[in-house]
Order: sequence, then C-alpha cells, then structure tokens
Amino acid sequence: MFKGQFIHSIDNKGRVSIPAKLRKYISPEANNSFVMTQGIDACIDIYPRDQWQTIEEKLLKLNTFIPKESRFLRLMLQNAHEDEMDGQSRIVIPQNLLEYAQIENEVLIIGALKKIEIWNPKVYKNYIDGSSETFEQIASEVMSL
Amino acid sequence: MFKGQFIHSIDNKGRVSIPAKLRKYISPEANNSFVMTQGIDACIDIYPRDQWQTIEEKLLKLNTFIPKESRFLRLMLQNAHEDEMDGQSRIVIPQNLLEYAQIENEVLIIGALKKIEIWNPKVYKNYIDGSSETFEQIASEVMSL
DNA sequence: CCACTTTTCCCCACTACACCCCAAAATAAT
DNA sequence: ATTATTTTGGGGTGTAGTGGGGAAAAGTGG
Repeated sequence: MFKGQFIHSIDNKGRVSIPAKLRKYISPEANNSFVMTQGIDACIDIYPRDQWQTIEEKLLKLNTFIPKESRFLRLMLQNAHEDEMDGQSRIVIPQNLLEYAQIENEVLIIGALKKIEIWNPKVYKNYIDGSSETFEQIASEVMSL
Repeated sequence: MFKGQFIHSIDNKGRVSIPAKLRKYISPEANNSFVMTQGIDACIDIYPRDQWQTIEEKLLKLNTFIPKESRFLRLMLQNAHEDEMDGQSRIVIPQNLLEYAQIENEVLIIGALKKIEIWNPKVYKNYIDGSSETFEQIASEVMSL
C-alpha cells in the first residue's frame, strides 16, 4: 500500500511523475489509470482505477433525491478526472484541481495506503503545524480501540 | 523477538547494517524487507515487513473522511519508508528520518521485540536520564496487571 | 464545410542519483 | 595463527525524474 513522501516538480503542462516507489504498489488491474478528485483538505486525491471502483460503489448507494446526498455527489464528481500515465509514468492534473490545491511549481506527494495525495508543500506544512495536538496524543486517541 | 543494543556506524549514504544477532529473529515471511517510520520518541522504528502488516491492517480500518483520522494517517505514513537489505545486510535510511532522530555518524540500535529502534546515542542517554521515575517505580506501575 | 489556432498526446534526450557489485577492514571463532 | 563471518567503504551503471519538440486531434470562427 502507498506510503512515504516525495517532492516532485510539476511542469507547465501540468504533468507530475508518479514516484517509482509508489508505482510498485499499483495493481495491474488499475491498467495504469488513475482517478483524481478533490481531497478532504487542500489536496488532490489520486486513486488507482481499481481502488476508485470501491468508492464509486459507495457513491452509487446514495439517494440522489435527498438534497444533501445529491449535493455531496456533485461535489465529489465535479472535479473528478480520469487519466492514464504516459510513457514516462506521468499524469496530467487538470487546472481546476491545481487551483483547488493551490499548487504552483512544486508538489508534495504523500502515499496514504489506498490513495496518493498531492499537496502544495507550504500548504501541507501549515496543515501539520496547525494542529495543537501532538502526534503522541492523536496516536493514543485514534489507535486505542 | 528482538532484544539487546548495538552501536553501529552510519555512512554518508545513510546505510546502516542490521546486527547479525537481530537478523536471526527475522522471519522468512519478511522477505528481507523492512518498513521504517518515525517512532513515538526521537527515534526511528524499523519493522520487518510481516510485522508492519498488522499495523497497516489497523490503519486500513480508519475512515479517511473523518478529518482527525485522516490527519493521523498522514502523520503515520508521511515518513514511512520501505526498503530491502542489500547484499551486506544493510538498509538505507532516508534523510527525513535521520533528521527526525537527529542522527549523525553513529547509531544506537535497540531490539524492542517486534521492532528495532534506531537512536542517536546521545539523545538516548538524555532520554533515559531525563525521567524522574526510577526503573523500579515504572516497573511496579506497568507490570502490575 | 473549410481554414486556422490551440491544446493534447507521444516520443526523444539529458542529468543526477540510487542501487548493486566488489573489496577491504575488523571482529569473532576454530 | 588461520579461517570464517560480520561490518564498513567506495566506484560504476542503470533507471528515475525532468524538460522540450513535433505530430495529431480538438476546438473556434469565417
């Protein structure tokens, strides 16, 4: 499963190369294809095709006649975008997602098990520094189940 | 299970050799592969591949749509790194982990049952000396279950 | 329907670093 | 003392990451 962090550059065509260390964990069923969408915080979520499938199944269960569920579905899908890696293991990230994550010319790539997250390094630093709780506190809280 | 302590050197490529005494306890299922991550204190945790698996299974149960659980996942994985031993039974420790544990040119390797810990010897000495409680006090507290 | 512009896709090339192999030094065992 | 094993060091090579150019496709306007 995806783990670790990497600093990569993004060129003026919006291309980002997927780190080789992360590529090793992509199953062949994904067919070198990814679905990207806006993440829970100011980042871009990137799912291998097969992993996205399980999310899509959850979304299918939503009742679109209920306004809140309908709204959520729109928010999830409006910026969703599918793309394949090119010969150099890169994907193109569309403009609206780049703006959402406030990305400039450098990206922080974080492996998060089933998905890959793309951050502006500065934004990520603010996100991490922003919490008042320490790693130890959160760890004991979340993992003490 | 891992036990004992060892002083080894770390070269300018970030390589540390795993003590032969500890290698004996690594199960074949680990495939000579380790996952290293930031420890609870100023040290690096190193899990054989198979031991890490149980941690990963716990992490997979988190709901990444809940901000706090998402944050914890990021903190856990951002510095996680997988590597195999080379022909000389060494692993490469990435720069960010070395900085986290304030490691210079010598490391203290401690066997801790399921995992191996890597410390800067000086930092470890401060950590041990730093506690006001004696070994006897902590022992009676923790082991009286 | 055609001509033109713009964007997307694919291929080639350069650079740098990570990995692998070889080998010496040091420690432990016979 | 000799041999074996463990630990440490360094050098060459393949591959990962990056950038750019040209062909194809799509979009726009006359």
